[in-house]
Amino acid sequence: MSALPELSTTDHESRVVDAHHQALKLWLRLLACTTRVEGVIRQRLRSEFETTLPRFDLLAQLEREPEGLSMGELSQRLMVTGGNVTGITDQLEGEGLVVRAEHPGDRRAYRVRLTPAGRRQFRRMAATHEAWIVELFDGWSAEQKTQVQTLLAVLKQHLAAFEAPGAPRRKTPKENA
Amino acid sequence: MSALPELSTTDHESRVVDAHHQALKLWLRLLACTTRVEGVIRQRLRSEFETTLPRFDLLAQLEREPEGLSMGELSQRLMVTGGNVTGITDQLEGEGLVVRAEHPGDRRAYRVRLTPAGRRQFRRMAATHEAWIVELFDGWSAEQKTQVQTLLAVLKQHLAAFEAPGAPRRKTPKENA
DNA sequence: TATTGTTATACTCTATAACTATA
DNA sequence: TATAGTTATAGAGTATAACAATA
Repeated sequence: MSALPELSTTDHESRVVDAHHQALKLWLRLLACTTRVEGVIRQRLRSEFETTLPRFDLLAQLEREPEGLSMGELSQRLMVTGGNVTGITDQLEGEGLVVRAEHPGDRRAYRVRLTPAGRRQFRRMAATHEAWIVELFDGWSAEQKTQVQTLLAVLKQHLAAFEAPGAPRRKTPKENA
Repeated sequence: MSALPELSTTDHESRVVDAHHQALKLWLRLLACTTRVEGVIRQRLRSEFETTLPRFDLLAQLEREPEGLSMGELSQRLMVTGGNVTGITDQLEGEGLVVRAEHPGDRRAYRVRLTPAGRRQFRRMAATHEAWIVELFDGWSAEQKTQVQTLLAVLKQHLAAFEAPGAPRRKTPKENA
């Protein structure tokens, strides 16, 4: 807080402790806000659309790719392992929202795509979802949102150095040796 | 972005759409940062201390209350339902980190407290945990942290109006009627 | 009758590893 | 031998509801 030069070891230490507490309190507040927003979204997705966040996220990925995505690509983008993608895709396919189309040139793989019904359904959900987000972040002015967006970009950059925890990176042959 | 007055309905609408996208993008970035941090913490708690976030959080609540807390109070503070608190407390008690002491004046309830071993163990974990947080948020300067802290306070206030999703609030008798 | 805490059950989300069918 | 995807299994983490003991 102060710009005074260090006067003693004790001052230095107390400043370090303060800096630690600053980071910790910041994290706790950040976590509280995020989980609150996430909880509201989960709850509403369930009660209004009988769906879940991972299912919504999978549809969102497909909506941006008219050509479809392979299971592996979905796994990477959703940051979850392959088995999970299989399960979610099974559900969505059972409801007629997505299809596993054949992959040109690789008969092991699919191109998972939205069906027309899936696209309609997703667009309806996405519009509502966006309105919820607007409502939840209405506590900030446009300027404040821009400010946070910029600050988060900096943090995201910093965090990229840390191993992604849920990352589904498969072991390379060399690592297996 | 511009301060010009509205010129047409189309301009107004495009501005609304932009505002929506601004909120959505902000949320996605916020979520990405938070889940990344949380993932790193979970992973490290497991590999370094063989524990989990809910267990850590329960100990953290007790550390601040030398008198101990009842199961119901823990349930409220951790924002989870009673059954979960029972399970976590069972584990921690089995490891000798907490005890269920009797509650003066209410033989249905307990006062869950840290044991001396639990306190030692928690303090060791908490110090390391704090260092991790400092490391993860090192992408921001002290000034930026302060800025975010202030902004989050505003948001938290706004979010308080929304029903807490995981809240364990029991139904009142009237609601059961 | 209401409340504290426990038990039993179930569901979502996730990871790991063995498996199959192609490549 | 390597890769795409599936299956089976396990384990967090959570909620709900029926229950026992006490208030």
